[in-house]
Amino acid sequence: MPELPEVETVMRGMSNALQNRIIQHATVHRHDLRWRIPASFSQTVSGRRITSFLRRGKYILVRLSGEMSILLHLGMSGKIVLDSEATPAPHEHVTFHMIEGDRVAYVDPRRFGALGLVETAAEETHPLLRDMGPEPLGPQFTAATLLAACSGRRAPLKSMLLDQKIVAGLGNIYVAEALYRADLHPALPAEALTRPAAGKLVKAIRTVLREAVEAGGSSLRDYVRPEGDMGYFQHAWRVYGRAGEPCPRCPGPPGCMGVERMVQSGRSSFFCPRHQKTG
DNA sequence: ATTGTCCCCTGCCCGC
DNA sequence: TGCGGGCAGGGGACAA
Repeated sequence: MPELPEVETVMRGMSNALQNRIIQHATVHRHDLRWRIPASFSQTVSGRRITSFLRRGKYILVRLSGEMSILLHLGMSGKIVLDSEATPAPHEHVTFHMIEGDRVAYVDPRRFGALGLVETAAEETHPLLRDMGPEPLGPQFTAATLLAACSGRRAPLKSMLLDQKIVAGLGNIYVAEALYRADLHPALPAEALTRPAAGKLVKAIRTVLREAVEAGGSSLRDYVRPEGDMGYFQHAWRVYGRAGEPCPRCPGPPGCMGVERMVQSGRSSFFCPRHQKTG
C-alpha cells in the first residue's frame, strides 16, 4: 500500500521512536529482496546513532552518524515493526537490535522492497534517487512542469503520473483519486492535457496527498505495528476499489451507472465515466 | 525515446 | 475442506 502518504506516515513513526537512538547491531535473515541487501549492511550500521529521517518519493532515508544513510523502500508489502518479538516473525528479513534492548523489524512478505546503504553526501546522486521527479507537495511541482512532462506524450495520463521521474511518490491509489478530483480520464493521452486541466490536476494531487497524510497521521501507530492495516484514509477513497458503487458526485442512474474499473498496463484504474471524459 | 507487456513474490478471497 | 484463478499499494527488464 505504501504510496507517499503511507511512506511519510511510516517515516514519522520511525522518527518518533528511533530518532537519536543507537543500533547495537542488525541481523539480516534474508538478503534477497528487490535487490540484494549488501553483505556489509549489518557491520556498517552497527554501533551508529540514528540522527534524522528524510522521505524522497516512496523512499525513506535513515541518516546515521558517520555520514552513512540507510535507503529503504517498502515495495508493495513492506512494514516496519517497532518493538518486534525476540523470535523473528514470518517474512522478517532484517532485525535491528537497539542498545536499549528493543528490536525494530523490517517485514516484507512479497520482497518487492529494498534496503541499501548510501553515503549521506551521495544521497542525491544515488542511482535510485537521482532521476526522481519533484516532490508533489513541494514548490518544484507545478502545472508548468507537469505540462512540459506531458507534452508530446501519447501514453495515458495515468502512466505519466505513475512515472516517478515525472512526479515522485504517487501510486495506483492516489493517481486514481487525483484524476477523479480533477475530472480527468486515466486514459486521456498525456499530450491532450490542457493548461487549465494541468493546474486543476496539480491542485487535486496536492489536496488528496495532504488529506491522506493527515489521515495517516491520525492512525500513525497502526502503521508500525504488526497488526497494522492501511490506516483510515481507505475509508475516504472516492473511486479506488469502488467499481459498481455510485460516484459520490453523481445523481445516480440513469445519468451515471457508477464507478467503472478498467485495466491499463495490467493494473486497475477506477473512474467515473460521467465526470472523467477522454475528450 | 517511447510504449506496452511481462515478471518478480506471497497472501488472500472467491467460486466450484 | 481443497484447489485453481484472479487480484493486490511497485517498478525494473525487455521487445517492438
